[in-house]
Amino acid sequence: MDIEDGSAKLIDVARLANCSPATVSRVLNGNPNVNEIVRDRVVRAARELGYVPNGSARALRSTRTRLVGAIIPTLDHAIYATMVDALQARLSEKDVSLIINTSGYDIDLEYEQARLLVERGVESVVLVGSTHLPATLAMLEQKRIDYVYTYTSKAMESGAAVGFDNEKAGRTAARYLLDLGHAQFGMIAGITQDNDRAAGRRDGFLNELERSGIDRATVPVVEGAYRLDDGRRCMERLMEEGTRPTAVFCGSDILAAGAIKCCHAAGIAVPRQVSIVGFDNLEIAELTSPELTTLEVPARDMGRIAADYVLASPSQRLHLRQRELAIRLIVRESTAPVRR
Amino acid sequence: MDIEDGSAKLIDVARLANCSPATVSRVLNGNPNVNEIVRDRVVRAARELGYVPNGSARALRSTRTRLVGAIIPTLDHAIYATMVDALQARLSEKDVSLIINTSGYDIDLEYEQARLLVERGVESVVLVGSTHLPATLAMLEQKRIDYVYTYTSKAMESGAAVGFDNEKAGRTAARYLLDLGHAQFGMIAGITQDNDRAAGRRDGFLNELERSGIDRATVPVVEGAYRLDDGRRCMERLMEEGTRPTAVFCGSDILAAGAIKCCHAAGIAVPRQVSIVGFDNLEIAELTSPELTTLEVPARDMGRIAADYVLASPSQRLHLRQRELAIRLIVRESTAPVRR
DNA sequence: TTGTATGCGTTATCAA
DNA sequence: TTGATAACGCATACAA
Repeated sequence: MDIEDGSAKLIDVARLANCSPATVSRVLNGNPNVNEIVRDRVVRAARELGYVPNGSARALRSTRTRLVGAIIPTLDHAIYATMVDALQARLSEKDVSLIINTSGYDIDLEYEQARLLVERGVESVVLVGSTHLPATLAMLEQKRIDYVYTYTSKAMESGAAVGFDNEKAGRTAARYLLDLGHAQFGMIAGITQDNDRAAGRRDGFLNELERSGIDRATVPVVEGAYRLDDGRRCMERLMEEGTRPTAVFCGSDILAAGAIKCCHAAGIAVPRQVSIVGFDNLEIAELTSPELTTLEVPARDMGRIAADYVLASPSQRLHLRQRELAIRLIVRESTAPVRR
Repeated sequence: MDIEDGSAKLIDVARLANCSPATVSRVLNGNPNVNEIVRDRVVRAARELGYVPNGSARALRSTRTRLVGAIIPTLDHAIYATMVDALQARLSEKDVSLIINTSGYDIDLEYEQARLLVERGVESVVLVGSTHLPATLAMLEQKRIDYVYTYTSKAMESGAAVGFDNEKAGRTAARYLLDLGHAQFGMIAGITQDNDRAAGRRDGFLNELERSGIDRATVPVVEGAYRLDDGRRCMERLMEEGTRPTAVFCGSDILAAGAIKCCHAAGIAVPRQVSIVGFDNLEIAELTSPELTTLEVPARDMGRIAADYVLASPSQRLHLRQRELAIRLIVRESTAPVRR
């Protein structure tokens, strides 16, 4: 293997293989109409030169970048990191690269990140949730860039969605706690501002309670960022209520873990005095004491299926535009029937 | 704003602004030698057309892609996801995009991912650890692509490193436990095959014990993947030893959390019967009962500093080639002096 | 089955 | 300060 000063180009491979650039290009792109012997010479020459195609030139000429973008709130939360892990793994099986950007739950920043992705020529964009600036979607549509919502199952006019129904998930939590006999509820939600998923779970929870005759105005809802100490603080506030809730639904396992810590510190028994339901089914759900009852979010599945969507041909995509995944209730130790 | 069928190109902006493409290019690239009035016309025209530059063409012509690659073992472990989060945040401040690939701790797969990154034209690559195929590094060097090791402070002949000394970290854990009076040790290490960091921590731990007169052959070391259940299983094996260890160092907080779960199940009191030290200081270290004594890995700092390195000019980089960050011991509740 | 010629959209070089 | 022109590396249409 020669040590090249710069880098071998396609034409250098052609020269060494004693054929034309077009033939090299054909071999590189798997075009079957190439003589076996010539193909072999080309492959050998490319290897000898350590030839690596120039993706920019390729993209410019073919208008196919084999680049996909993803904009997620943060990688610092396992629920997103795991989705991205699965997404990337699937894409790279097909030699598609993933550019990943974080928005910090800020839809204005998300717009800026989207612009950068458009400039990079991504062929599709994976987004989280369905709350986005109209300008963001308009830009993607103008550039004919497909996008997929994740963590939600609401597909809009354009775009696709692979995820779950947050409202339904909230209702599931409420129904489970109602069935345990609880009558005093509280909720620790994520920040619902510009966050349709957090808002959906809250609304579903309150809707289901209301269907059972509980006035939603009597259910205290506090919001916190997805951090342990916010969960703790929120639980403290809930426990200051005149009539303490006996059942608390948390919008995330992190918040729930914080809530449990609060109870430990305050000497409140879980689940004897208060039942706590989390959301996500992160690894930490097995680490709290008591272990956490929670709703399982299929993060890995979403990543894989979103990848399959963007890898699909435009005609196949029509059938894949909306995919609702099931949310499972995982019952562990943090919930119990209400005490009489 | 017009609704474009395809997408406006630089020449369209030039036409609308009534100037040459060259001038538009100058404005877009912040070249100061442009008349104020013309500049304004160009900016206005670009906005009106919803113009977004074609990154591929730009890259092809200028040989600057503003793309950085990262290859990490997995995003499914907070210690890496957090580093990448910080890395990406810093890069995007400078309009540099990050392509992220996972290798699953497989250095052959890492090579394939590196090849893909080279093809995409990344200007730098962020790697984890210092164990890589020679072919991987050779390829990067041949293509004049800078690379940075993270999670290690060992810089090689070429390349840079921002991280910490794993061997020293292992010794720190040993020293702490020795000072608590322990004499029977065990270790639950990560898989050390092709993993210099896991091996380094193990070696440091054993080295320090040996310096205190403990024969390393008498210290049981079991290896597990970074998963809760592996931690549990490894701890079970350690507890089957003839003379049970009174102090166990785990190569990761995940393993340590699993070990604590094992102790709960087996009725072994932590830290009264066995002290456990973790590694990473993940959020979960505060969720175990007892809370975990551990060594803090500066994941966020590594990401930020690695970003600063790849963003630096070649001349600046010389001063930044090696950066060792401190590892702090965080004492919580899972360790105690040995019982007499 | 192979080769020749052209152009993708941009920036760099040069001249004006 | 501005414009004309060429070239980046490759894939494709077309010719042979």
